[in-house]
Amino acid sequence: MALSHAIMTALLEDDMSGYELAKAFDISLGLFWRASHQQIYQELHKLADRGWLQRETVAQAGKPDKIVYALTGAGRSAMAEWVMGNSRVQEGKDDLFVKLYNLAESNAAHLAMEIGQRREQMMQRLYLYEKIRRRHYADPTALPVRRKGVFLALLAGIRQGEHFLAWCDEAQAILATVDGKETDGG
Amino acid sequence: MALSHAIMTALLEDDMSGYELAKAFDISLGLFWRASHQQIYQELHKLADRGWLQRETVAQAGKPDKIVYALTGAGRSAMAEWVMGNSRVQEGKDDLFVKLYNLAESNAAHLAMEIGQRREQMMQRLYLYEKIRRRHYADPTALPVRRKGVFLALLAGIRQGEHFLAWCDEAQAILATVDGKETDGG
DNA sequence: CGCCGCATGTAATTAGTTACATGATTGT
DNA sequence: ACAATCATGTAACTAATTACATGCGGCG
Repeated sequence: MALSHAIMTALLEDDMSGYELAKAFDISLGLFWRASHQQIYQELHKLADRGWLQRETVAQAGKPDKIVYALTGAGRSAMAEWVMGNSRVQEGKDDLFVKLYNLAESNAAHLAMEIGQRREQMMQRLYLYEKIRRRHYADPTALPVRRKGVFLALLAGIRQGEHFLAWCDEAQAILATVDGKETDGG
Repeated sequence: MALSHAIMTALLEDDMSGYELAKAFDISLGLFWRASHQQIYQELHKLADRGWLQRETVAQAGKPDKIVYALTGAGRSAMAEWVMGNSRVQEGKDDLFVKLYNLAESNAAHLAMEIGQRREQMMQRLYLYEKIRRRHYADPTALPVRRKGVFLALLAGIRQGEHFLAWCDEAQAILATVDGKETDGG
């Protein structure tokens, strides 16, 4: 498993608390690896026990204390080793594609609607991606090495999103020809 | 969860045994939903208990008996209802993108190699997709309704694959500029 | 004889989700 | 008083992976 490695990756540059990690996952790495706060907290305990992370309690004014985690030397070595190993892919699972195998006149309109929703979600995500890209990765050749990797991941997300939008349009066009009922006031 | 629905989808047109389902998942629906035989067998038991599937033992010459599953009326209704509900997406998880966040001179060559492997895998997959497309979906407008849905799913797979190949090329080009050691015998 | 393909399963473990629990501060 | 944000956790459950188990028939 590699939630542990995703967490440690997020801690490469900034030390963070579990709460902050959960937030970071929602916008940055979380685009490629989704994790709930419950999972993160439990993983943090394991990683601290294994000696890959160090915990430090930080008092805050007007807010509860937080427990900030930092990579240890052992943690960094473990990461370096992990990068050199074989990658694992966990293919996504999407009801929508399975549903398409069940296409019929009775559900074509519904599926077109769901695809429309997905399109909308993807548009918003792409908007965020592009904002990040323009702000931090406008000139990829000028980036420090590690940042080039982050850029490549971002680029994969953007490309995939763009392809998905195009597919949504195609799919909706075809579904429109299938739809059983016509709604143009005839 | 929807492994159950993926299984029932696979049984829409053909009755199958667990073994056959596992094989079918590897080439057709499995492109969008991966499942091991263990999972499939257990799910089949649950679905039969729920009355959505019917089991029938079929004796075979020179082979062990097999248990063939068929959708019941209740199963078909459950499917029709499920299609009309909200879809769930389980985003994929890929070590490779997390690893890219760890890019350094010391691992650039390794990452480029891993991307090359992925490219090769995707090429083979696309070859299969295209073969299926040419054989069964050459003229999408002429397809029966349900098949149009399957075509759309296939199209999403093809498009995604093509985008991925292009990304691999871009990524390898950028990684080549990062790689610490030069190997051209200089 | 050993390995492969067919065919079905159980058990143990790990990963992930959902629900629940606590408690402080700030804003309405 | 009530909700929202910050902050951390436990418990129960579902899903998925890995490993193990069985047994027949055909091939080399």
